[in-house]
Amino acid sequence: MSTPLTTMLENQLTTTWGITNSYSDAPMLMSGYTGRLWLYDSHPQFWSKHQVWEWLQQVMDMYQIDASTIPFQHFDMDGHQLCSLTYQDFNRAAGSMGPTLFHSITELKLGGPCHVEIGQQDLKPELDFSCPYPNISSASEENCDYVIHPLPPAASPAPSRPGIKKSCSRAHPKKHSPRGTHLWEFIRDILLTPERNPGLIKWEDRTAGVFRFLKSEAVAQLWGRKKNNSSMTYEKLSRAMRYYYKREILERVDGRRLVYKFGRNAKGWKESEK
DNA sequence: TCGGTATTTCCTGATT
DNA sequence: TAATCAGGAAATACCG
Repeated sequence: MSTPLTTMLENQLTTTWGITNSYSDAPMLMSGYTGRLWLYDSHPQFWSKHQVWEWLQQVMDMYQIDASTIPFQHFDMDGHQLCSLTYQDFNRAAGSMGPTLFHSITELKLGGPCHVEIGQQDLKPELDFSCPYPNISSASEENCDYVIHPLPPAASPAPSRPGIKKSCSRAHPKKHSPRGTHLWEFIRDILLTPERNPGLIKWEDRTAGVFRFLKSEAVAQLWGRKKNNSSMTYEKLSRAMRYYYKREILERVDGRRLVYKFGRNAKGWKESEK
């Protein structure tokens, strides 16, 4: 029997976002959490506001950027408006992250819909970044100083770079992100960034650091997406969370399901630390 | 290459 | 009965 997880997750997300946000593109959104990234099922031109924000979130994830770096309110627009922004507009809206965002959206605009399944083996050659925007008038030659430097492999949040070799016996793609993207930090960042937290986790006691998973499987899938591990489940995630008890990054909260508390070794969650 | 670290995976059993 | 919790054990992947 397969995919109960998928069904569960879709139900969770549908429930949350259906109620709170009423996204008309929810079905497409759903598919992204079940093996590929939903954003790339459609051209950026057709993205909703929420999809624009999801794209921003993914770029931040890729670059390990603090969420506060990009003012989300400057991107309160749909895909059509986003695609009409110039390089200068991106610089004005996102400051130092402007070029990165511009590069990402331009690549997506040029690439169009992308349906790369995780684990897919037929690879396209890496993009030649030496001339990345052949059709974009706003990225004319005089503006090209910002595009000649190749971005790292995961520069644009392209879905699951399929070039990953599978050498491990469990047939999973590369799993570990570079140090600095620890699970507890991922959880903390969701809690601290309401734009990224559509009802997934909520504070139970903000000052004490107590929080509760509202959509446990959805959080696990987001964590799995971050780690390129489509088989992540809440059961596995919670095992990793329990290892934090010994290290005092988390403290036990007895008798309450899905409830955790930040411990003395967890940093950056307190309002006074922000 | 190796050891340490941080998960990830699988498992059994208990609890809600 | 299913979901969750608890924790042991081993595997995996990254980093210095």
